[in-house]
Parts: sequence; structure tokens; C-alpha cells
Amino acid sequence: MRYTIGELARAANTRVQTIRWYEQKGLMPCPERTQGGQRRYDEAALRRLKFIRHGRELGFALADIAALLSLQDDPQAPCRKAHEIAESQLADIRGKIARLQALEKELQNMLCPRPDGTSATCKVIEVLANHALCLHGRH
Amino acid sequence: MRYTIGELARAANTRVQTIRWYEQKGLMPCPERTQGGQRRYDEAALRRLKFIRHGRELGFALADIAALLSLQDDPQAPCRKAHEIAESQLADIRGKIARLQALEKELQNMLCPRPDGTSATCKVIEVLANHALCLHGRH
DNA sequence: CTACACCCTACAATCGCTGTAGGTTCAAGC
DNA sequence: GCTTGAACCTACAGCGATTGTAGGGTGTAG
Repeated sequence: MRYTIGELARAANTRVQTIRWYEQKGLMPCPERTQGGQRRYDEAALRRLKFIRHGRELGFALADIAALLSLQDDPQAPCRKAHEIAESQLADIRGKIARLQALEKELQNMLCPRPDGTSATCKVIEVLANHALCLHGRH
Repeated sequence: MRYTIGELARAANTRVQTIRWYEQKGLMPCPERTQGGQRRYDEAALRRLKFIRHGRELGFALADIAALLSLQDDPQAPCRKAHEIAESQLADIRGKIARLQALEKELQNMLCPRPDGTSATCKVIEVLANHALCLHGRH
């Protein structure tokens, strides 16, 4: 089974350009080409693309995914590195969740009263104008 | 009290370039200049900058903040618009939280076993390679 | 053989900054 | 008044991860 780039994109729920971009960045291998120069992919390419997309859905940076792919390519490689990458990603996600929950609270607070009146009495604008949010760390 | 751009940046916990960038984008007004061409700001500018930064901390896009600022500038403007912006921001944040919690779960699942062994037996890589994450909606 | 959907490359734009280069200005100390 | 040096100026490039555009070429079904 050989895929055109468009078929591969549909199969992995991605865009055509994204695949070409991964190729340019070295995450996807340069595939075979037809005589006319069009890319043709195989099953292995589809698996690799899904791996990348799944990693992206989990919030991994492309550099991290590249590292995980090279670990995957070498079955002898120690797992510790992959573990470290995933662990730091988990810590990152937990930080983001905590931060977003604080934002959620403050926004809820803004939205308590009815959305009537003029901006002079608007709580949304009042909150933004008067309170400083103290969130430690960066997003 | 007049501030240099550096003082303003420190007072609002921002960078100098960021202020110039907000000016370029029309969020901050063009301030007075010294004869030599350096910017000098007043208290109103500081309040405006803090408003912007607070909005950014809450995850509002600059376009949204621009809209909120123009509502703030007109005390007669109806509050409904501000309310809508904040409400859609809240929905967005709740979506992000749900999404990140799903990621957290999956990452935790990846990290259950000890980080020993080779990548052939690595759960992190196995999960990425084999499971499709079904998260509805975009981040 | 003709349509037409799909593919190609190359490059610009997005968002919200951050960093760099190369030069100018301001305020303090002498 | 003069020198120093930190802070300022403009202009532009770069980041990450795409997305969009322009201007063509290719592959396949009818």
C-alpha cells in the first residue's frame, strides 16, 4: 500500500504542509518519489507520522519527539532518556493545569454579576484595571 | 511622575521591547519624547500597561485586550461585549484544562513502570507508537 | 485527450514576543 | 565643561509549529 502525501495526511489527521515541514526538519524521512517528483509513502511512514502527531497531542516539542524517535529507532537504547523526557513533560503539564485553574477562578469571579450596564460599572474591566494577578512561574 | 521606558517596564514586570511592541501594535499610545527622542511615560500609561499585562496573564489574546481597552476608554460602552470576551476566554480555559488533564493521565500511565531497560521495552515509546489519543477539539 | 484534483517548490504570515547590531542620549561624577 | 557608562533609539532577524499563498507541474478517470 502506497500513499500520496494527501492520503497520508488524511490517515494521520494532519495537513499536507505539516508533513512536508516534518520532512524538512528531519522528523519524517525523505520518501520515494514518482518520476514526476511526487512523494509516495509506505506503512512505516504512516506509523512514524502517527507517532509524531501523538507526541504533539501530548504537548511534546518537536525536538523531544525527535529524541524519542531516535530512541525508538534503536531498540538497544536505554529507556531512561525517554522516561526523563516524559517526566519533565508531565511536570510541565501539571504546572500548566495549576496555572489555568487559577485563571479559571479569576475569570469566574469576573463573570459573577449580570452582563448589564456600561463599561464604567463592568466587573471584567474593573478586575483587569485594578487587580494584579500573582502567578508564580511562566506559562 | 514621569517614567523612562525602562522604569515603566520594571514597574509592570515587563521588558522594554515588549512595551515598544505594544506601541507598534497600537495597544500603548505613543508617549511624549525628550528632545533626544527618548520616550517618557506618565501614570496613565503605567495603568494601561498593567491592564494589558494582566489580560495577558489571564490568557487573553492581544486583539481581545485591544477590544477591552477600547471599551474601558469609553465608559458609556455596554458591558456585554466585555462579558462575552471574558466568557469565551473562560470556555477556552476550561477546554484547555480538560485537555491537559487527559494528557496528565496518559503521561502518568506511561511512567508507571521503572525507567529501566531498553527502548524496546519502554512504555513511553510503546504508548506513543501504539495508542491514538482521542482528544476532541483543538488546544 | 482533456479536465481537474492533487501535487510541487518557495516564500510570507501568524502570535507574542525576544535577541541582536549599530548607533545615540542622558545623568552623574570629576 | 567633560567623560563615562548605562540606558535609550531604530530596524530587523529569529523562535515554534504550523498555515496560507503564488505560480506552476503531475496523475488519473472519463
